[in-house]
Amino acid sequence: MSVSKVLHGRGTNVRVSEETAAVIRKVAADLEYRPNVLARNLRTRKTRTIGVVFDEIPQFSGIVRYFSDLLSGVTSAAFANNYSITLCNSLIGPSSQDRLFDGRFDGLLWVRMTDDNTVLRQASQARLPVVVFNEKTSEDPPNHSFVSWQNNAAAQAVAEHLKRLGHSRVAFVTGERSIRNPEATLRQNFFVRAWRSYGGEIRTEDLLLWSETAENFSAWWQKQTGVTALVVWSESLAIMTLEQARLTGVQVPRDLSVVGFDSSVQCDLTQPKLTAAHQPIREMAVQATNHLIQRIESPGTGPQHFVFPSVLDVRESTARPLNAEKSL
Amino acid sequence: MSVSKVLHGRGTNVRVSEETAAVIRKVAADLEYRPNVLARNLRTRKTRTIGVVFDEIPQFSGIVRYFSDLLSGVTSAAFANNYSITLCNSLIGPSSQDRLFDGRFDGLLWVRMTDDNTVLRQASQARLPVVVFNEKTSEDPPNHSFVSWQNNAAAQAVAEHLKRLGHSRVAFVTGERSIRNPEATLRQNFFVRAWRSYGGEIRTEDLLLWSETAENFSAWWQKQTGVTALVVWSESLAIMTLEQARLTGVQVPRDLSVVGFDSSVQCDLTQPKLTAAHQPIREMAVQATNHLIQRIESPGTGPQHFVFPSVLDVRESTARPLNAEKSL
DNA sequence: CTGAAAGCGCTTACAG
DNA sequence: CTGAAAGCGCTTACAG
Repeated sequence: MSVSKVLHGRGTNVRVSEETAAVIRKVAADLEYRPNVLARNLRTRKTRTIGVVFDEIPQFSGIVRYFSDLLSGVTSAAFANNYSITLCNSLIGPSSQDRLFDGRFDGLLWVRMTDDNTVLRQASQARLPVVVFNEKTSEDPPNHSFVSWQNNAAAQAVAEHLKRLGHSRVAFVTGERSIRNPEATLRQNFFVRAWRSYGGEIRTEDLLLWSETAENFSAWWQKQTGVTALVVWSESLAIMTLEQARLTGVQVPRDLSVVGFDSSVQCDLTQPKLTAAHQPIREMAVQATNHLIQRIESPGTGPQHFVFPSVLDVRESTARPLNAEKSL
Repeated sequence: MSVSKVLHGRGTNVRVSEETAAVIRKVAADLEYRPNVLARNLRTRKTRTIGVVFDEIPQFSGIVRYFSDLLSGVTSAAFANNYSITLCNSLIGPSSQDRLFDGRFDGLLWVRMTDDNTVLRQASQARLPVVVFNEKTSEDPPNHSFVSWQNNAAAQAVAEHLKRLGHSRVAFVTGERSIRNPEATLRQNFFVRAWRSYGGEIRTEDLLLWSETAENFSAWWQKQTGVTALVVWSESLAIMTLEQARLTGVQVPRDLSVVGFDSSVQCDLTQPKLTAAHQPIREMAVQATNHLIQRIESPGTGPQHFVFPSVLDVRESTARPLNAEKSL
């Protein structure tokens, strides 16, 4: 009926007299009438809801800050456009995958942390716009959008920084729980390539895989010789590494330099402050969300790939190695 | 039709032959049939979705850890029961308040951070079960459940700890952005009472209100005399205070003791490690969510008030004051 | 310009 | 035991 038209002000052409409209509005207010959103959604086939899919909801404190920055960006962009955000876990039971495609979402924001992209492929068959928050790999379906970061440039900046300081042999640390995150692999590969291109040395035995608490540090330090800098794949693991170094009595950066990725305000609270490559996660999340909304509302909009710039924040955890030769 | 019955296994009484059922299932699988959840929700008047309402989505890093622990608990409890979680902001525009009550949620989990409870009262008129994550105050509507924490016992433990160490005059710090959080006020009041009951001194001028970065520390330190310990209302503000103390050249705990609330793993990463009262946020969130689901599914269940115990984690940021008299 | 009617896709009470 | 039909509460195309 025309009640609908009045209440939602679809009055491009006035179809009810102003008096009638006023009456309708008054009655609606008196009854505290609220349109049922379920009925509307069913009718319009839209929900104004975005599913944010995590491969894992952070249980360990490491990715908490990443997760929060991301969510902060997503929610503010979504709310500004009157969209709601529903949190999903891609791994809960087989039926729950269907729950991603049963009409409840207008689009998905996929926070990828593993290389298993079976569900992601399902998503590309459902006609749902998807934005993936991760690097695009060759095995990803073509109709998704991607928001990523200059991992290569960041790895090069780290390599150059260490080389300038006079380091010659370094190690790269990945977290056990991140081993299947394409971004972790990429960073390692990019860094190794960059480091060697600068004439640096990195041995296979120095590609380390540590638990998320970095408790392996002490044992590693006992038996290692010749490595003067540690490049750690993420900020959180780097922070844990600093802590373990302190417990072990290793002075950073005098005895060992440490660099991380994903630099954030947390890096200013460690001691020494952590040198790290900065990833603007919140801005990336805002961009991803806005782009997703655009794809939802203008179905013509094709998939896109956004790559955000990296900046190396040099703080206190890197220095010349003890027996440094002349730098480059 | 009976397709519905077959697919959802509502087969208490067999209403279709097994063969027919098999055919139905096969066809459904072939067509990749997925029941539309919007239609089902409309029909059943249930959404299996919980709205998690924040007065503010954390933009400043302070409450990020709190927020993440909470969300981790909420999501795991909700997912385990096949519920979805939608994030909401209570403050976005007037219309968005209606969006909380327009049928999209089966229940609300209200993370309160302010004493403005107008929307909370609205919620009590809508017939929606609500669980509030905060202290219950006398002005709160009676039909909500509450999940809170022994703020009083925690305040007393902090007071006793400081008194035992030999402190006699202390200050209490609240964050500017938390001034309207009932929990912040309560902690201050409880602490002041406990401290005085132990014979300690706390002056009105020593009830401090600092920005969330604790940058006020330095100015305060210049002109203050006689305060030997700082009780900080939250963990995050306490961590910032430690950092500012370090920048100012104040040695904690030699020159000044610092205690916080909401102790978490973060307290082990500061230097010195932060003494703080522990609040089991994740467990509280799990409890709150399970209780909410119970109220949703058994409408007879009345509102309840859960109070979680507090434990004081004594770490390194508290010590005897320099000119300590004999302790109690 | 307006109002009555169709239909979104389910579930379930009901008639056969 | 089964199938056809009503109805959840909206929005919008359509007839008057």
